[in-house]
Amino acid sequence: MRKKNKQKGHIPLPALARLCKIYNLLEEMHDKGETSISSHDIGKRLGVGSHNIRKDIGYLDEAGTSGAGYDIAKLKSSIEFTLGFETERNACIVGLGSLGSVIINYQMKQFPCFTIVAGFDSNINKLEIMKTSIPVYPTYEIPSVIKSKRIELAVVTEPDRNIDKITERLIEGGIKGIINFSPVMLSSPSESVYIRNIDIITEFRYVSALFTLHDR
Amino acid sequence: MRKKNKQKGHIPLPALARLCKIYNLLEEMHDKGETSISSHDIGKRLGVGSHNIRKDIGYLDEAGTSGAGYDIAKLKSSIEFTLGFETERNACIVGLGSLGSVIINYQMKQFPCFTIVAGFDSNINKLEIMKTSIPVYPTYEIPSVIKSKRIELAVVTEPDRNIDKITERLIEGGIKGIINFSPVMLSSPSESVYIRNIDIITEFRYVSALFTLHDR
DNA sequence: TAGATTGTTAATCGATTAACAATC
DNA sequence: TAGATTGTTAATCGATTAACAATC
Repeated sequence: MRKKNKQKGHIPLPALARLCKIYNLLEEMHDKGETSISSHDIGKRLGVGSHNIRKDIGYLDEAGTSGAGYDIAKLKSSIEFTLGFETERNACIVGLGSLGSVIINYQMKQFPCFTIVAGFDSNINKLEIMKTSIPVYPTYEIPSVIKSKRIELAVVTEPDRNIDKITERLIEGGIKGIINFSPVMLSSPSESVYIRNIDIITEFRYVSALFTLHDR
Repeated sequence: MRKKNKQKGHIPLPALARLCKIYNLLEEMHDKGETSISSHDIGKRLGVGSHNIRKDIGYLDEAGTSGAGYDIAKLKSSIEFTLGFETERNACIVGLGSLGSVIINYQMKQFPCFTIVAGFDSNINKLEIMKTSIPVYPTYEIPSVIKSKRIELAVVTEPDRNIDKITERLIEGGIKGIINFSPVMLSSPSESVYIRNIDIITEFRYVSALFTLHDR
């Protein structure tokens, strides 16, 4: 473990995704009062090899101790620092149906990294009736609200046909990321917008395909 | 395009995931009345190269036509056949809170591949009160119900601390796959159980990390 | 036919795995 | 010290990309 001259800045995306999961795990262990963990144990929980874990952690600043595993609190704060988990950013929800409401209520239990500061829905009647803990607006106000509230992330839950119009407005407002729970897949119109499609129907099909191929 | 002697049977998992997305796209196009599409167009929508798409489709049985793109209906049914999308399997929901209810209601709009045939919750009072379109049971009945109804997939939505006990019971019943929406990450205890963790908090952190690394 | 687009082989790229010296 | 476990380099593996002949 000699002093290294790390070419920082680039973390491969698969490694980044695992680091987020490792962080999750560390949080859980920390809450349980554990103080130390080995790369082997982390790997077992994540379903990957211990080499892989050590490699991933290698992208961070010095964190481990040879022969004694990782100090949970130290590793946790190292990930926190490197990945910027302490910065709070603003998010909004588009689509205030049942799924949207579930997510807004989760927020009460404190989301990390993002604060939901606005909601949008194209149904104006619904906006007038509903009681929410955050201000809500009709979808045509998306661009202006995003700009004025400095919203960086949108969580889309509208299983709606006008989703293309909504995306357009989000981009117009200068959104930097979209997490899309609607069944219509979005593709990024430009390099600068990160889009993540989470679609339960595709998940179901994937599982079904796995089972089928396995059975044959 | 000469006759090939394909070593069928093994489709790499990333390719499998993309084939599911391609299928989604084809369904959408089909509904719109389109009849043909090129690998280039599919790639653009999925955000990957056209080579990649052709390679993926190459894992299927003969489907394309040189110089004329793919016949949507034909490609769609080829994927359907190879991945076994026509077989209906049984699924259950564990955790009948707000998210669980949302998923059960989606079911009305017809899930593909899986039919939700049972619900479970550890809160017995809730079971007595709630009105659902499917039969519901207390969680201790998980093993027997899974066996008797031949349930292969469980969708877990319980953000509950007794999730380990629940997993144990699912495995005991012989479940083949678990889609876990709860914030506690599950790891597969054996090769034969597929586990997919979908955790919005991890997603948020991942996005936050992307933004942070990009800004620096 | 000429243009377009596929299917497939080969080359590149990148991540995972293996191995082991460094070190607590 | 001896045992354990890290950090890092090298080897392997596999998927993506490139290229082009086949062909509609």
